[in-house]
Amino acid sequence: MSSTEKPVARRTRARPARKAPAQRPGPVGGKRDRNRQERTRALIDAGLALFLERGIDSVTVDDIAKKAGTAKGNFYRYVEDKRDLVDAILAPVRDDVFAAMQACDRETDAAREVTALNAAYLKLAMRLLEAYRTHPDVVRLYLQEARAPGGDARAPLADFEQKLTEHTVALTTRAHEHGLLKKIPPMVSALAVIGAVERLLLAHLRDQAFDNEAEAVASLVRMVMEGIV
Amino acid sequence: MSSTEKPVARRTRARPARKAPAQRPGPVGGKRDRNRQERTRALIDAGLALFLERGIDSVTVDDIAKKAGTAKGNFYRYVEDKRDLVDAILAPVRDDVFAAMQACDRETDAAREVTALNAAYLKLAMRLLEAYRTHPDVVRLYLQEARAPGGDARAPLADFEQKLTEHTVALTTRAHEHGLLKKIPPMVSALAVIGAVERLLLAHLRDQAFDNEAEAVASLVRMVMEGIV
DNA sequence: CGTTAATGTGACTTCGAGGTCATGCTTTCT
DNA sequence: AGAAAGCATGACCTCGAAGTCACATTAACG
Repeated sequence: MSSTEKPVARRTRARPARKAPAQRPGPVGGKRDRNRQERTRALIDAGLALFLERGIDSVTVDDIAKKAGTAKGNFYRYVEDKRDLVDAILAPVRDDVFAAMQACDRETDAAREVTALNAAYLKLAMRLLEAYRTHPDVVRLYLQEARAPGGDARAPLADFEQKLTEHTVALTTRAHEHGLLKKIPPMVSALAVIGAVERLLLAHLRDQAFDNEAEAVASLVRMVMEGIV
Repeated sequence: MSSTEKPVARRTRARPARKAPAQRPGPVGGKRDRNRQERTRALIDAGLALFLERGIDSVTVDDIAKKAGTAKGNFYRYVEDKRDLVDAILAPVRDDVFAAMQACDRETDAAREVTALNAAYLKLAMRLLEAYRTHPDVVRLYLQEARAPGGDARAPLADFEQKLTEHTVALTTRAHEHGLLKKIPPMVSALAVIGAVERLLLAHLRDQAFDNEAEAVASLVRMVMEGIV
C-alpha cells in the first residue's frame, strides 16, 4: 500500500530477477500491467479447465503453460507452483464466502428478534448463491477435489472445506440456541445440509442432472424446511 | 471352476514366470496358499492405510511394498498396478452393496403391499449398515477419493459412485411411483439423502465428530422421514 | 534513440516413480 | 533327496515432470 520506494530499485546487475518483482514497473494502466493481468488470467483459466477435466495431480505445469499459450519458465514468474495456482483460483470464491459469513455473524449478533435473524440467514443464502453463480467452475473444483488428502496442491481446498464447515456448524448452533430449529444436534443438521447441497450442486455441474432447475431448488428448500427447521 | 489341467503344466524352462499363474500350485491349504493369502492381505492393508493417510496419487508402489514388508518386484506378482490394488480393496464392499441392492430390487418387485415395500427398504438399509460396519476404512477411502477425476487408479471408485447413484435414483423413483414419498423429484431427494449420509459418515470416520452416535443416527432418520417421506 | 530492467523462451538438469530382470530362495512333487 | 517351478529381492533401466538458467525480446523512461 505505502510506496516506500521508486517503482523499481535500480541496481546494476544485482538480482538475476528470478521472480516477478513485488512492485510492478511504472505505468498502472500501461502495457506491462495489462500483459501481466492477461497472463495471470490465462494461467488461472487454463489451470482451472485442466484441473476440472483431468484432476489436479494429473495435470503438469507444462500442460498448463501450453494451454495458457506461454512457456513453462514463465509459469514460475507468476506463481510459486501448482498449489499457489490452486490458491489463486480459489481466492475470489473464498473471499466472497468468508465476507458473507462474517457479515451474517455481525447481523445475527445485532439481531433482537427472530425476523431479523431470518433476514440475516436469507441474506447469507443469497450471497452464497451469488458466489456460486459467479464462479461455478471454482465451486466444482472444490466439490471434486477438496475431500482427497495428500499432494499439497490440494491443501487450499481442504483448508477452505474445514473453515467452511466450522463456520456453518457455528452458525447452525446459534440458530439452534435461538430456538429456530428442531431438536437435532447442530453438528448433524449442519453436515446433513452441507452434504445434500454439495451433492446436488455436483450433479448439476457435472451432469446437468436436473431438467427443471427451479423445481430442484424449490424441492431442496422444502426438504430442508420440513426436515430440520 | 472346472479343473481342466494338472496343478501346473510342466514345461522345461518355458515362461519366465513373470506373473503369478492363474492356477496356484497343488495344496489348497498348503504353505504356498497361505503365504499367498498373507501377502495379498498385507498389500491390501498397507495400501488402504497409506491411501487414507496420504491420498491415492501421493502413495508410491515402493511405499506400499515397504509397508507390506516385501520388495517392490513382488508387488507386481500380486496386482497389475495401483489401480488394480484399489479395485481389490474396494471389491468386498462393492459386492456386498450390489448384492443388497439387487435383493432389494427383487423384493420390491414381488411386493404387493406397502408394508412389504417398507420391509424391503429397511432390510436394504440394514445390509448397507452392515457393510459399513465391516469395512469402515474402505468406505472412508471411497468418500475421500471417489469424486476427484484423473489418475486412473481412482477409476474403480468413480465407477462405483456412478453405479451406486444410478441404482439409488432408480430405487427412489420406484418408491415415488408407489406413492411413498412427497412430491419431490426422485433425482433430487435421492441425491440429497446420499449427500447428507455421505457427509455425515465422512465426518464420523475422519474426525469422530459425534459425541453421541446413536443420537446422530436417530436425528438423521428423523430428518429424512420428515424431509422427504 | 539508447539504456535498463522486466518479461518470455525452451533446452537442460535433476530427481523420483513405475516397471523389469537376473539371481538366489522356498515349496512342492516324485 | 533332487528336480522343477513358483516366489522374493533389490539393483537397474526408462521416462516424464519439476524446476532452473542463459539468452532473446519487449516495455519504460530519460
